[in-house]
Amino acid sequence: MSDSSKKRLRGDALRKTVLETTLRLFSDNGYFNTSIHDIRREAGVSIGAIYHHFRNKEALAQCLYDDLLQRMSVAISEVVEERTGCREQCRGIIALLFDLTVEEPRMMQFVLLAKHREYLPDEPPICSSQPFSMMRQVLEQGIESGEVRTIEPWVAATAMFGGALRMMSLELDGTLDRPLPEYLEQVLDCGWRAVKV
Amino acid sequence: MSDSSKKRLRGDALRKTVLETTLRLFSDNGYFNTSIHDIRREAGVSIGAIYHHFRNKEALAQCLYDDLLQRMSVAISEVVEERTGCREQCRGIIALLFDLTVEEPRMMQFVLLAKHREYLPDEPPICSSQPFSMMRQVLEQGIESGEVRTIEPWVAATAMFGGALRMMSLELDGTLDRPLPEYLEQVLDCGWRAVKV
DNA sequence: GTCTATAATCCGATAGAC
DNA sequence: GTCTATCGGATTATAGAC
Repeated sequence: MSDSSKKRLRGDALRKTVLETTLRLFSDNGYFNTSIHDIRREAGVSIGAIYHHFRNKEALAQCLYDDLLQRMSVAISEVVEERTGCREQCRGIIALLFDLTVEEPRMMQFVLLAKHREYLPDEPPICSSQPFSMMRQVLEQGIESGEVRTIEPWVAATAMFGGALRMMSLELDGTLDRPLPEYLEQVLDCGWRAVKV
Repeated sequence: MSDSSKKRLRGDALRKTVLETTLRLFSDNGYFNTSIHDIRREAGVSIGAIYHHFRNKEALAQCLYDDLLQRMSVAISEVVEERTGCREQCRGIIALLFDLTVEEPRMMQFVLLAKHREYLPDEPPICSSQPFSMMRQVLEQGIESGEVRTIEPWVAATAMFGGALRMMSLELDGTLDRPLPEYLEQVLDCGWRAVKV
């Protein structure tokens, strides 16, 4: 990222580099352990350039958060729309989450595990964000269609995806000894047994 | 807590008050949004008294964390030891966790949901702490005794408790409309279906 | 053991040149 | 649009009186 060989960045390219560097630093070290000067140094740009593109540090975090949440929303809704049946939709979502956790761990760390409300005071809890809302809807439709037992939607959603989310945390903590996607079938099977009729 | 009517605290009582105030502030506002001056003001003591009892801010957080983790460990091991059978032990653990979430939300917020590694760099991930280790052991014994299917212990533990932990997060975020303990039977039932033979 | 006052440092944000 | 230099303020931690 901070290759000294790169020529000076400008405009949108600079803005993109700043966002990528910020994700890396926020994800690895946390929001409060990352100063604007750290971002400046790692991104190879100036303080002034950062403040030209982002009102302040909080706005930078907000922008990053919105971007990533939007990307996750799109990815999940694609997976849901191209499949039919609650079980297959759940499988697609968990497979996507597991793949993203391996391929873009920092994105998952920042979006799913960070405590945003500590530095984005007006942000609603992550459970009310669109990705989580879609997961819940999948379960609700499963209940309507008779694939899933008639239980509280919140309970159904947490039972189906709670284990998968914990496994993602374990992967990001470096606790698992095998690659996360290898656990997919077992995790999905457990979740489905929990909610199926 | 910061009753102006209270007489001046000294020694262990002061130390205890500082820890209680710190838990409240760290839990409500986060470690980095809480200054030593905030603690001083809210606890009704002086900066000097705080630094007399704790080497620095990080040591204060470490002390609080160790205390609470120890309390949780004791509570969980008591529940496990006074019950027999994997299912009953799991029920006891989840019931305890749900009760604690309602009665001591700040403790649960700080112990289970905070990102300690951002300010306690040498702390291992929460999943390797004693409470989580005991939960895993309960599932492993269930596999040995034939009550639980033969699956990866990590998968079994996350399947059994992952939903409960997500429900606790929802409660702490104020998302649930009914008291958390009312969901106990449904959550336990889902977890058990996920792992039983 | 507790207090007040202050030192030393760091950070977010701004000003103004180019 | 990007840069450098710097300001004002907040924070952690210490010094030294009581």
